[in-house]
Order: sequence, then C-alpha cells, then structure tokens
Amino acid sequence: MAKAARTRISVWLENSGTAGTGTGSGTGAGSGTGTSTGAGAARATRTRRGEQPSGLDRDRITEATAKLLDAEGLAKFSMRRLAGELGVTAMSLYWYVDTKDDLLELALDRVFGEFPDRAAAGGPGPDVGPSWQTELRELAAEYRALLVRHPWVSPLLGNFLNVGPHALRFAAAVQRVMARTGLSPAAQRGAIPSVFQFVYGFGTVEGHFRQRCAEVGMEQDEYFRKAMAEFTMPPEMAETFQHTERVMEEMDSGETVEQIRDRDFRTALDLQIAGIEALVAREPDRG
Amino acid sequence: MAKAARTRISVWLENSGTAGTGTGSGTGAGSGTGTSTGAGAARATRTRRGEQPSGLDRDRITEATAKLLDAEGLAKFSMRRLAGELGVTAMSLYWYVDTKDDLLELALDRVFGEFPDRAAAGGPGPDVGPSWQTELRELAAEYRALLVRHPWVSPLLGNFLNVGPHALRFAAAVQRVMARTGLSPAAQRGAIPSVFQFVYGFGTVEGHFRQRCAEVGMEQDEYFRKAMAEFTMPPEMAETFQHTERVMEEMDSGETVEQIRDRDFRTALDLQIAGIEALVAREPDRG
DNA sequence: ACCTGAACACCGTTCAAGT
DNA sequence: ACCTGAACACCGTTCAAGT
Repeated sequence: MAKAARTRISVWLENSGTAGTGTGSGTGAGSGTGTSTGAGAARATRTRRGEQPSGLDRDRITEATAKLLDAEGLAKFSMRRLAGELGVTAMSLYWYVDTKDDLLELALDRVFGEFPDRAAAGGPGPDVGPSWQTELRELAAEYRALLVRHPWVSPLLGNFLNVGPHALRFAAAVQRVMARTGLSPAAQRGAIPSVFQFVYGFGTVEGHFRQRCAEVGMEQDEYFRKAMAEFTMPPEMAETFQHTERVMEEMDSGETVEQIRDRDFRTALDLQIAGIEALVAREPDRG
Repeated sequence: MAKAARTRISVWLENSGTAGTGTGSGTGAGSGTGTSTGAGAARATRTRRGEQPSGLDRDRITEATAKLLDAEGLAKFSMRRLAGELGVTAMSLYWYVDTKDDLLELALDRVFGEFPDRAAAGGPGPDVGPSWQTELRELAAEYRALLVRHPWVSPLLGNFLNVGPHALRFAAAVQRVMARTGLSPAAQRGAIPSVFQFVYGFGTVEGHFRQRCAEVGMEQDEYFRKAMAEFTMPPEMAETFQHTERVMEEMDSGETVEQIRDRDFRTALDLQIAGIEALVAREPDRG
C-alpha cells in the first residue's frame, strides 16, 4: 500500500525497489557507471554529437546548483529558480535528474571535490611526512573551512548518506590518518566520530552564524553584541554563564569573535589529540 | 530596501527591527515575560475567563506540534496539517504564533524540558556526589537519547539559536560539569563543543538512520546490510575501508548495529574524558 | 478576542505534447 | 533526444470579514 517501496536514499546507490520494471523514461541515471569521478557526465557523453539546444548537461546543472546555493542559501533554492538561472524551464531539469534531492546530493558531493587530493596510502613510508597529529589537524581545518564556505552543506549532510566519490575520498583520508595513530581498529571507529562530528558541529554553527550576519549585513562582532543585548538572561542563571560573560570581556579587550572561535577550535583539537594519545598509551601494545 | 530589517532570529529574543511601530494585531507575544519556564502560556493566561471556543492555546499548540513532529517528521509537518490535527483552520494558529519557525522553536525548547532537572550549583559541596567524569557521561547520554528520540530536533538545532528556558537549563548543566574538571575557563570553552558537538553529530546520524528504518519498515541490521549490498564500492578504495568491512564481520559474528554503535559512543567519550584530563595535567596549577 | 475563507505567491513533480 | 505548458496537489502567510 501507499506507493511502491523505495529504499534508495542516495543517487549513488543502485536503484532498488520496483527492481527491473522501472517507472518511466528518464530514470536509471548512472547505474554502475559511478566509479570514476566524472560520473555526472554519464548521460551527456552518451549523446556526444549535435550539442543540446540549450547546452544543458548534468555537470553544468550541478555546477549551477552549487553556485546558486552559495549565493542564496538552501532555503531559497528551488528547481524553478535554478531553471531560471540556466535560461530554461524547470521541467527540463528533470531530464537530467530524477528529483530535487538527487540534485542536491550531486551538488553536495561536488563541493567535497574541493578538498586537496591527498596522496593515497602506500606512498612514502609510514614514518616520513607529517605526523598523524598535524595531518589530523589539517583534515579538521579543511573540513571546517568547507562547512563555513558552503553553509548549505551541513543540513544536507544530515539528510543524505553522502557516499559520492569525492566524499569517499575524504572519508578514506580520515581513515588513513586514524590508522596511523596506533589505536586499535575498534578504537579508531570511536575516534573518527569523536573528532569529525565535533568539527561538523563546530563548522555548522560557525557557517550558520556567518551566513546570518551576511544576510542582515552586519559584522560578526556587531551582530553578536546586538543578539546579546536583545537577550534578557533569566536572572537565576546569570551566574552560571561565565563563558558568555568572559567572551564579552575578551571582545571588550579588542579580540574579535573570529579570534576567540579559532582559539576554541584549536583547544578542542588539542583535547582530542591528547585523548587519542591517552587511549593509545592505555591499550595493550600492538605491533 | 526590501522589507524592514529584522534581526530577530529567535522567539526568545525581544522583537526588534521596526521597533515600536509594530506591523499588525497579533504580534508582540512574550516581550519580556519569558523568564519563567511557562512563558508559552503568556497570551492565554492574559484572558483567563470564558475558555476559547476551540480550547486552543499556545501550550496546547506547542504540544501538538512536538507530537506531530515525532509521528511524521519535520519534512511532512505543515501549519495546515497541524491545524487539521487540532480541528481548526491553519489561520487560527497565527493568532498564537507569528510564524511557523517560531512555533518550531517553541517545540524545540519544549523537548529540552524532558531532561531530568539537575540540581543547581551551590547545592552539596563540590566533592560529594558523582565525579565530573560520570556526570559528563550522563549528560552526553541524555543528549544523545534526546536526539534519537526526536530526530527533528537535530535540523532545528542547526537553524535556530536555541536559547529557550529549557535549553538554557541544559546548557547551564553542561557548563557546571565542565567547571568541575579543573580546566581553565578558556579551555572549558573549547572542551564544551568538543564533547557536545560530537554528541550532536553522533545522535543526529543515529536518529536519522533509525527514522529511515522505521519509514521503510526494516530492522536496522537488515537495512544496513541492504544499503551495503546496493552500494558498489569503487574498487581502488576497497582496501582503505577497513572499518566498514570490520563492522560487517562483527555483525556476522552476532553483534547488532546498535551494540556496535554503543561501543563506539563509549570509546569516543573515553577519548574525550582522557583528553580533558590530559589538558588539565598540562595546564599550570590553578586553585 | 478569537476564528475563518478567499486569495497571493510560491513549491516539487507528472504528463501529454511539441520539435 | 530533448524541451515545454498546463495542471495537480501542495506550501506559508496576509487580509478583510465574520462572531
């Protein structure tokens, strides 16, 4: 009852449910072709001759999507709006993409392609190059920067599986650093979310705050002060919130919101790295 | 240009922008009354006599909102749908609430009220009762449980400031444990997101996954296996993803997805606590 | 004081039709 | 093979009107 079961939750997974029969003309994009990074061009390249009238293809659409999301945010994004940007009707898009969600997933993976392409494992020996500590810091900083640069990424990460080729490349890089810490595989599996879910949350609120400031056209410090002023703290709690008070003091002594945030981020990474080191020391020796 | 500036981003902040003039009849809810936990009842109590025809009030609406969000998720929630549930037209709701977003914020804070009410600071001396370690674990576990119980909370937390009375009570509890660790105030400000943004991210993906399973009517293990089967790993990456492989192995040896997740969560908290302890040991003695 | 109906300006998506 | 127009079933919100 109620529409055929559809378990697929990602463009990157094989189509399932109603297997085989298919439901229409425009489906089946990228089944099995997705191993190379240029997966998005699948349908377009299949007909490489005679250029589409409007010059549309999956890649151009995905690119325009990311650009529009950067410019106006997730809330204002719509298929009609995007189509307008591309000089085409909304329905043309559905030739290249099954649903709006699929398109968002494509855009999501696209920006993960902005990560510098780290050397794969098995390159130089395990004891040359940067320590796992500094490489972990780098990865965290890059992830944070991505989330701040593209505030729309964060809500999408919450909704989709994110197993596109670029996201996988990043996940692999994460797993490789963790493997170098000396933690047991089981402990690595706890350490990964410990570090990168933290970064996710941190980058999310940071990006969101910056976006908000941009929308109202205020500086971050200005906006922070204003929000504090408007907010009437319940008096019985006032004493508990030492941190907020302290931030205000630090701002008064000339430090910016951004500087304070950077310092907090660094502290948190110090904490995480120290935590990993402690767990390693605690574990029975292994190889 | 383009609509009067409106900086307010939370029901809990004083109305601002267009200050004084106001734009209509039904605005101005809760200006300054919000210090007590029962702030939502403000308008209703003001007219305590003669019971509204439909029995509507802000509290009942907020309650119904949370219930509907639990039942059908954020995506399917709408003012019209909620109104239907309350046996009323959508527009009636706008008498009690300015916008849909305000209502969502009210519901958000409401579920933060589910946290057990922790004793305020200044109760028993600092060295009786549970250690900061076990209290931190408890807070983390409760937060995780909240996010899993109400998967719609997570996306809302990303969008709103969340400075309602109940959320503040929780934040205060967090600050109090951190104050007991021995960290400097500056380090505390890094440690808080380190721990609780991790929990946020962890609880988010867990809650989301469970919701997905419920929607398609599958067990978690079943769904996990299915997703893995549908996913064709890029061959050059297969060797990197040891963890995923290992999870599959552990599932084959009888462990459930849930058990593995619990173990990972515990490991991450071990890591975080060890990290805090290391930072404390590293800092110059204080107090 | 509280509630409604009609209307506005949007959505994502389907479907039959055009070229 | 690619694109469109019209239509369906929705949104949040406003506004004038009812009781």
